[in-house]
Amino acid sequence: MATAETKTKQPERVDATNFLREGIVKGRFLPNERLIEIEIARLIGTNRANVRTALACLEQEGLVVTEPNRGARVRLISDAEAIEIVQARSALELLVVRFAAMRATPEDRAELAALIGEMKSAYDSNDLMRYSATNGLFHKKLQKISRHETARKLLGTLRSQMVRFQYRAIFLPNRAAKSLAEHEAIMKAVEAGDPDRAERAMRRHLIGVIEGIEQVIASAQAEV
Amino acid sequence: MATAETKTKQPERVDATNFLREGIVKGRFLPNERLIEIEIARLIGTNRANVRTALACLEQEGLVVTEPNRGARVRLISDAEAIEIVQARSALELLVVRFAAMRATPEDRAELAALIGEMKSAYDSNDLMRYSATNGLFHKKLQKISRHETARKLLGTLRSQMVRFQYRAIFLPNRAAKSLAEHEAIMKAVEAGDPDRAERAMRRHLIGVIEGIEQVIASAQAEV
DNA sequence: GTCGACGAAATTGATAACAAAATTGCTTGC
DNA sequence: GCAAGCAATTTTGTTATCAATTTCGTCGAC
Repeated sequence: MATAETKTKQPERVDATNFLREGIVKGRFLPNERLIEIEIARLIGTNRANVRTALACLEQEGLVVTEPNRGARVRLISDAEAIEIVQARSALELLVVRFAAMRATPEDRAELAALIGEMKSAYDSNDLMRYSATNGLFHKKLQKISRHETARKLLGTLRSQMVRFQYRAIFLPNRAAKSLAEHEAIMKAVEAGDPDRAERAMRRHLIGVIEGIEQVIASAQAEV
Repeated sequence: MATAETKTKQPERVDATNFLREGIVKGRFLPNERLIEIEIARLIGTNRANVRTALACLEQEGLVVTEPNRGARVRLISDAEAIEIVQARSALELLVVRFAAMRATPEDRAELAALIGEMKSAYDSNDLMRYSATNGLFHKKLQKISRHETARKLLGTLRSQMVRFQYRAIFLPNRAAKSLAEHEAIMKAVEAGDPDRAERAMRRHLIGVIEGIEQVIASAQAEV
């Protein structure tokens, strides 16, 4: 009951926000695409007012930009900004992993280990998309284990801005193998309940992540 | 021109959000106070729709809570949550101070030194409210110097949630003196352009801040 | 006197209509 | 053929209205 909250039908406003956020994150709405209120309202089956507030919320989240009298567009995250986001994410992930190490229960540890197992299996069968997805779940799981709501919320909004870069790093040569080892080290440290070691392991992992993103950006620029 | 943006009259929606945010932060609206849409609309001189979207934005910022069919209230930040917020803030401040040390220009350094001077003068004349205000400016200045927009934005929303605790720690015995020394150390490290040293200095400072907040919370609980 | 049911008032949620601004396309003049 | 200006369309911004829900007060039963 602590977190459940007997499901009183959510207002459509919330639905509209989630619909749009998901649409942007999943790529249904492309960067710079105009988001016309009435179109989206019809798409969701709600009214303009709700779409309007949803767009205002998403603007604050950094997913859309609006100009007065000119409506909203999907915001394009620049390369420089992507780096900033990873840096901010890193700062918070370090915090989170410390708490995860301190607060993990036996069940938490088991679930974390299971996720590592799944990552390994995805890696072994060379299914890098599945690896990337499970990777995301691993980090999410860490956030949950940390029981640090504030950090979790901030990381959530940061992550949704990163989709454009998220999964591509994993295709870099050798990255997946390194990533797997890094995650294992994090898992071991959390299992040992050692915050300092967990932070060190996470720090090593994040260095790898940043390098990966930088390479993705560099190669994308080379393409053009 | 990079950041200026020829001031096209802001939509009332934005005004409403700022008005409410400021009202909550400055204490015009108290924790748990109901925020009735039409009242606020009349107060600002706008319509309900704008207030509605403003409230939705502020909910995402964590400043208000809304229940379906029951409107919005000013959110009361619990003690436990206050600690979380300081922790998250800390993680980001450490990031920021590193970048500040790396990116500070001579002018930046001068402005930082001037702020330290003002803090010292406020301390000497025992004007702790002014000290606290300048303290806030110092941290804001660091964020600006860091030129790390992402971290800056996140810190902005975290700070607005902390007002209830912000200034009270400074009245603890000895805290002001320690705080001043800590800030000077940070300033010196930034002036030296040494990110590691700056981070260490900031870390020491933040430990002091967290202890201060914890004491404020403890003594507030003792009061009741 | 207390508790619950009922009803009125207040407030939120949803929809429609209107006004203002921007965009588009067309016409006209050169 | 091209550009400037004008008109039509599209889209946003604002306001009004109505329905649904909650809240509050009153009345009555026990």
